[in-house]
Amino acid sequence: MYLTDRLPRETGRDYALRTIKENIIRLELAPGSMVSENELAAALGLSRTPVREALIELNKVRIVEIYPQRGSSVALIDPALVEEARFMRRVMECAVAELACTTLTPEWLSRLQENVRLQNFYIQAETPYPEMLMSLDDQFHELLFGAANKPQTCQQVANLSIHFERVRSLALSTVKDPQIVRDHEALLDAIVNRNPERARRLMETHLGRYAIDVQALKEQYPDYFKK
Amino acid sequence: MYLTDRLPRETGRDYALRTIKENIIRLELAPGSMVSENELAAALGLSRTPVREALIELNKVRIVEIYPQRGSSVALIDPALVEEARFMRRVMECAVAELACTTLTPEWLSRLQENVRLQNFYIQAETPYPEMLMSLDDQFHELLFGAANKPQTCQQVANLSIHFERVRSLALSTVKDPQIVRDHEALLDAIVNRNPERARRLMETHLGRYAIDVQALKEQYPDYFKK
DNA sequence: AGTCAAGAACTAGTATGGAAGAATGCAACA
DNA sequence: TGTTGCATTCTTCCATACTAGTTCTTGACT
Repeated sequence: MYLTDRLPRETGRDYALRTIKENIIRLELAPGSMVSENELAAALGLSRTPVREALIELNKVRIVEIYPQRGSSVALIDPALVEEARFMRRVMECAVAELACTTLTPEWLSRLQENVRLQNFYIQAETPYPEMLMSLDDQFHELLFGAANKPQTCQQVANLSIHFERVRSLALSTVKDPQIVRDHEALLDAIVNRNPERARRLMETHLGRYAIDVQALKEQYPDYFKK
Repeated sequence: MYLTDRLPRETGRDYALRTIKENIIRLELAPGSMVSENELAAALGLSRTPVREALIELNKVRIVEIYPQRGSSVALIDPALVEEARFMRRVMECAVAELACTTLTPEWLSRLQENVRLQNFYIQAETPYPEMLMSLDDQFHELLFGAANKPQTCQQVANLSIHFERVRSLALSTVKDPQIVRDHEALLDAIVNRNPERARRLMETHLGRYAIDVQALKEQYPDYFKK
């Protein structure tokens, strides 16, 4: 397992959740593999309680399966759930892009602009940091939810997104396409100009760029998939 | 606290979650009031562990606040969160109504028809059971998510809905309007006839009927509200 | 050899005790 | 009177022990 240091002030439960989630996305904990509270607790240097609480939370979004008195496993990749995560994200983000046209405040605008500025910096850097761009990309979308005053909605969407992120990781798709940054700029422009129709349309085409051929992955890694 | 029997095969954690949630919605656990693992555990006849796990889950959707080493409280009513729950529900349900026009199968159709049939029965009964109608209403919307093959999305929407349900409870709004059943019938008709635009429009106006004047409630019960 | 039952070895669910941190009250002191 | 410091008493967080249920092994018997 990939292990990182426990952050200051981070509870054991949050540390366990963050680490387990990360390892599931990276496929370090393989789809379908059994995990036990005991093993994870030992690996993380914690007791079963915080680990168990983390597993319960992951079970809520069907990324971990718990069979009482039998064991727990990392869920196999379920194409229906991956599609559902995509669906929910697309629907909510388009609605938020529209809404942001009427709710955007100068403070949120400046945060979004700063984010885009950084994206441009890292895309032009000689040594590109793909994980940095990825993180900025996530941040941009989160900022939009913030600008629309819908942070909890963002959280609920993110809950399901793990299914999509895992598949993205399996496809080794690192997003360093400069077009994505152009998309963000155009989107922000539409929002600043209070053009909801255009914002929605841009978001729709933008999200289309993250498309992944799940069926092809299923043929390549059949053991990782459901059914 | 309102207590019901523990269901067969229900774990202590699920029982605690169900009961605490129910009591928060009914305002039996008042907004802003302190709750402690110990008190709840004693009231429910459980140990602190399952109660704690239930509180953690409720904290994830901001209906319970946990202050480490200080205590936990039922969150005050936050109009922004109530609005957010409404927003998320409206956006997702409209999208699902549209989608169901292309995904509806005969099995789901018959379930929906049976549901509407029961609604008509209970609305015409001499002794109306408001909680039964409410439950059937919830079921109808859940069935739509099922018909669109988006059950997890339904779950995520439901997570936030507790904020709205609590306010509805505070407003004492029992939904026994026959118009709602008519709405469901019209909506189902639009879906059966594969008319996504009409389905979306009907869902939009239908959800409008659940509107509640949160501001008025805030003036009537200022202690229950944030700020 | 094949079958079945008993028990060993796992699992998650629950109970409980203690540790760490935060609030409160009170006493000591300026 | 106002302030500081400490002890008390809360709380959640975590570790650990125990319970109960499942699976797998093992060995006796047919």
